Amino acid sequence: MAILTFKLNEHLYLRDPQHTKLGQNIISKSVALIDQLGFEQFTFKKLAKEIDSTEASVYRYFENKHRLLHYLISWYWSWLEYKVELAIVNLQHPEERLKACLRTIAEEKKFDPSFEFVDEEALYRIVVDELDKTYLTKWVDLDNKDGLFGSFKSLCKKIAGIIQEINPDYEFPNALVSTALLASKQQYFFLSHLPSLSNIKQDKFKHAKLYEFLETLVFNTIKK
Amino acid sequence: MAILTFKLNEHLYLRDPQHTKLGQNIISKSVALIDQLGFEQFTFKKLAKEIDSTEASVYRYFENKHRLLHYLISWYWSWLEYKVELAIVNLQHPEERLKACLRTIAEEKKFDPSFEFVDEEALYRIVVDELDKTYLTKWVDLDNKDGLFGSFKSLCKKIAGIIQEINPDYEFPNALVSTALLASKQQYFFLSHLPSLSNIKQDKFKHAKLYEFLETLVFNTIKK
DNA sequence: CATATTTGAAAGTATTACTATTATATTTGT
DNA sequence: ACAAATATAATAGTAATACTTTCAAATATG
Repeated sequence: MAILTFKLNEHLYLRDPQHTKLGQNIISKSVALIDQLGFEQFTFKKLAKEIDSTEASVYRYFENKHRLLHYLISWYWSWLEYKVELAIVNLQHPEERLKACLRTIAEEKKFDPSFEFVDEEALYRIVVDELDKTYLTKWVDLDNKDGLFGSFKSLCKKIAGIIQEINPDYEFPNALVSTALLASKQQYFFLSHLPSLSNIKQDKFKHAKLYEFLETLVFNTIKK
Repeated sequence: MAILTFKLNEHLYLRDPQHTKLGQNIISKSVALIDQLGFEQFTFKKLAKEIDSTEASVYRYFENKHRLLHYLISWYWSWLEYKVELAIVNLQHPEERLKACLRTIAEEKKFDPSFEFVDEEALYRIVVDELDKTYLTKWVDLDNKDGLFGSFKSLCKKIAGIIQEINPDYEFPNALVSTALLASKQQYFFLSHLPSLSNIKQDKFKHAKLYEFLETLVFNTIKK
């Protein structure tokens, strides 16, 4: 069986966590803890306790908890891009490819056994709840210079490219894709916490409905 | 001259800041300080120093800085709804009214002398940078029960109503409006910090371009 | 003018986000 | 197999934050 890992921007960490047992522990337990406590309540001290290590040891892998969040979320976007690539392979028409992208974005995220120490279901909840905290900070511009948003940009660019194939005259492909990606997680958040801001119900059809919403939004918007 | 004030949900504050000199000072200086420092770096201690008062006094008006942020942002949505109401008065066709809404959302926010102690330009920057921090917390559901999101919901509902007039068959009016409102501030953020996620340039046409993006997005999406 | 209420001043607490130091494991090269 | 290099654990310490408490002084209100 092929072993898959993503090459993530090296500014995300001090020591690559994928290469050591402790590092892998940091990743998998921090996903569980942030999911459980929320990012604000999550601390390196609590994490260290969980993995039977110390705060100082965690700090040797990540500069601070903010960079760790960046790392996890970058990992998520890389994973999603990989899933998108699988979904569009062999599809001829750009319309088909775009639909496959939106389906991948909207679909339920299930545990992927290709990546042992990452629980994708928990990670998706983290993305929904905490993504915006990676860029709504006073360090955005510095973080951007360090390339920390590379994974997200790469995914956006890929999908925006398909939109341009469908309608080269549409003026806002990147704005539309970033809006659709963020809207998908926002609506997912709203349907459980602020349902009056959505029209998608909390039931077994939510992923299908979210896809419908996205498809109409994107395809109608770019129609010539 | 008529004096305008907004009736904001009373769970937002402990003591109504609009009624006292100290309260008004808290509002106007916190807008300036949050704009300057960002919400994370803003503290009641720093605020107290600025207004020549004490931390304890500020705590008598607001339970914590999070509720103060809620207060400011609720004020903003109430103000925007008021501006939207002015903009659509006397317009017959729902299409015209919807366009007027989107124009109000996208347009440059300028200081409004009707409200002496609120700097709307600074407050808009706060909304762009900090809005999401009002709901991406572990207290969303409690805050929602307290009605803290009432102002935002009210604005959404109003615009969603117009959409339903235009196309009663469109299934996601609330989702579309919340998406468009959040997209407008996200794109505004991206164009200065992560320009590759937008297609709107940082120039004097940015508000017009943002409007164009929103108009296409909303009108195409709901087209029958 | 007496009373209630609001504010100011000062100090105190638990937690957080780190940093530093030193000792002990563990890995690695030869 | 062993010395040297490196990683980790244990412990302690710091400045800042997000509050709370107490009490006295000022101000407003009936």
